Parts: sequence; C-alpha cells; structure tokens
Amino acid sequence: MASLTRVIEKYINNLFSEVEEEQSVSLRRKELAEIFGCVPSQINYVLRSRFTPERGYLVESQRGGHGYIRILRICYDMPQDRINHIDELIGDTITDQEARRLLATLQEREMIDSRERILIEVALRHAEELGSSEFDVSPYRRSAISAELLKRMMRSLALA
Amino acid sequence: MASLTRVIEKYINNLFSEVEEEQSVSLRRKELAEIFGCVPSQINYVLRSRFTPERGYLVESQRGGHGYIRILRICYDMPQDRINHIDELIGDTITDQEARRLLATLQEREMIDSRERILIEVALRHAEELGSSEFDVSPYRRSAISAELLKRMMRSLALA
DNA sequence: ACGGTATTGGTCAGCATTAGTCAATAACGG
DNA sequence: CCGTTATTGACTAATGCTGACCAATACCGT
Repeated sequence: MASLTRVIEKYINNLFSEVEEEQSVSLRRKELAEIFGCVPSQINYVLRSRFTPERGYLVESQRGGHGYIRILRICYDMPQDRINHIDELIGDTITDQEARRLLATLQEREMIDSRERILIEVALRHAEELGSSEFDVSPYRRSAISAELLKRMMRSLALA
Repeated sequence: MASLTRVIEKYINNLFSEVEEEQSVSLRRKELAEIFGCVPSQINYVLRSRFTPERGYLVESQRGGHGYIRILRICYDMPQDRINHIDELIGDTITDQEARRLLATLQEREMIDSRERILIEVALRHAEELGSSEFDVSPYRRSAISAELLKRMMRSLALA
C-alpha cells in the first residue's frame, strides 16, 4: 500500500547508501520512470517533495542529449554552518505545521532524539496556547514567537 | 457512560499493547471513523484531547492520496511516583533560581541529560523574557507560567 | 559553421484522494 | 443549572499522480 512516491524515494536512498562515501547520485529520468512504470514527471514530483534543501539535498540536472539528474547530499563540516542552515529554514515566522514537519525531519536525520523532540513540541505548544488563549496575540505574532523559540532551542542544542 | 471518545482511545491503546514493544501505530482516519460509525473529524478530537505531547505522544499525519495518521509513543522508565514527586517540588509557582537548581539536581540523578536540561532552560528563559519585557506580566504570574511549562515538559518525558 | 532533429528533462493545471479546521450543537457531570 | 466535554458536518488544505505542452542540449548531415 506504500505510495509510488515513497517507493521511488526509498530506491534513491538506497543508491546513496550503496556507495558508502558518495555524496551524490546520478539518474536518468526516463529510465527511472520506466522502472517504476510511471510518467517521467512523477520523478520530478519525488525530487520536488522529497529531496529538498529542507531535507538536506540539492538537485542538479541537464536537459537534451546525455541529460541527467544529479542529487547531492548537503554536508556541513562546521557546526556553525548547520546552525545557520536551520536558522534559515525556520526564518522569522513558522507555522505549527511547518515546525512539526521540521522536527520530524531533524529526528530522521538524528540531529535530535524523540525525547528532545517532544520537549520542543511541548514548549512550542505551550507558547501557542498562552499566546492565543491568554494574551490574545495575533496569529502572525505567535508564529514569530514560535520561530524565535524554536531557533533558540536548536541553537542551544547545536552548541551542546 | 462509555463515550465514543473513550472507546476510540482504548482501541488505539490496544493497538499499542498488541505488540508489546511497539512504539508507533498507523491509522487511516476514514477507516477508523467507519469502524466506529462516526464522522472522520471525531478521530481528530480523540487525538487532540488524548494523544498529546503532554501525555507522551506525538502524532504525525499526511493528507492526500495514501494519507495516514501515525501515533508515536515516547515510552520511558521514569517511575510515575517520581514524576509525581517532581510535580510537588515544582508546585504552582517556581522562581528562575529554583528551576535551575531543580534541573541541576535532575541531571545529577540522571533523569535528564545535559541537552534536555538546556532545552528546558531555554524554554523557561524564553517564557520569562516574553512575560516580562513583552507582555508585562506580574512576577507572580510569570512564576506560575514557568511552573506550568516545567511540569508539562517533565511530564512529557515521564508519561508512557 | 549552420540548422534541423532526436533526445532528454521541466512545468503546470487538473483530478482524485485523503486529512484538518472550526463553529454550532448536544450531551454530560457536578 | 452551568461549565466542560463530546459530536457533527460543511468547508478547507495538502498530497499523489498523470498528460499535454515547453525548453534545452547534443549530434549529424550538409
């Protein structure tokens, strides 16, 4: 019952893990589509929805004869770079939904564990609750407060 | 007597206990609603009111084709009586200083690690800051808010 | 060189499918 | 009787997938 998108995502992930040290893999869109019996644009959908910068990937491609698609895994050597990346992802405001998705991704990438994740979710939820029912803060302002709190928590972890 | 919400809650709990060590279960909202002969949004109510981070659960979901709802249980061996004790220690209000001292003690006793402690401290400090400089909350009230936040975070780590 | 053609990937709009939100209303419990 | 909790349904939002159409590049014949 797994969706085609997830199957293809997994297939690509396997390509990464096959070559231990490799930080990039190359594909041919049409070939891949034939393997999975779908239209080529399905591959674009997988890339657009799964191999995003938010999830730590970059995608390069070239059309025409000898065209290709190359997926690169983002890798930060310096902790500071990673903090900056997360800071940018969060931005000045963040919705509840975006925050939860980010935390799921961070846990997948093992940058936080489940206990840390739940602590962060409780803190965010508490802030939201207080802001909406107690102090009647505007939704925009609440999302700014959430972003600030989330960034502080992530920064503190990165330095720990 | 046996409200539908409680019945569904129990049903989901059984899914967890079926597989002793299972830490997550997957659902389809529509299916579940059909099983219990209710509208799908009833499921959301059950999740919102029963499977919260404060109670040690995280809920992930996805809409659209092949959508799902996944409930994760964060299960730990901190005894319930100990968490009750912590609840009492915190009480209805807590000062910044008392909180810090408590966290240090908890870390010494290895009930939380240094990263978890930092997360909690950052969340408390953020709440304090917001309360004092932004919303002009009275010191007493701030200490009550801190106590509530601290208790929620500690409970989320302890409840199965 | 030039230009046509084959080859390769990109975009977008639309349909089907699934879950979320919200506010009104009902039911419950003290 | 009142406040809290539970339930419903209409409306909204997100996701997966396809197919028609667009864009870029290499190769080959002249």
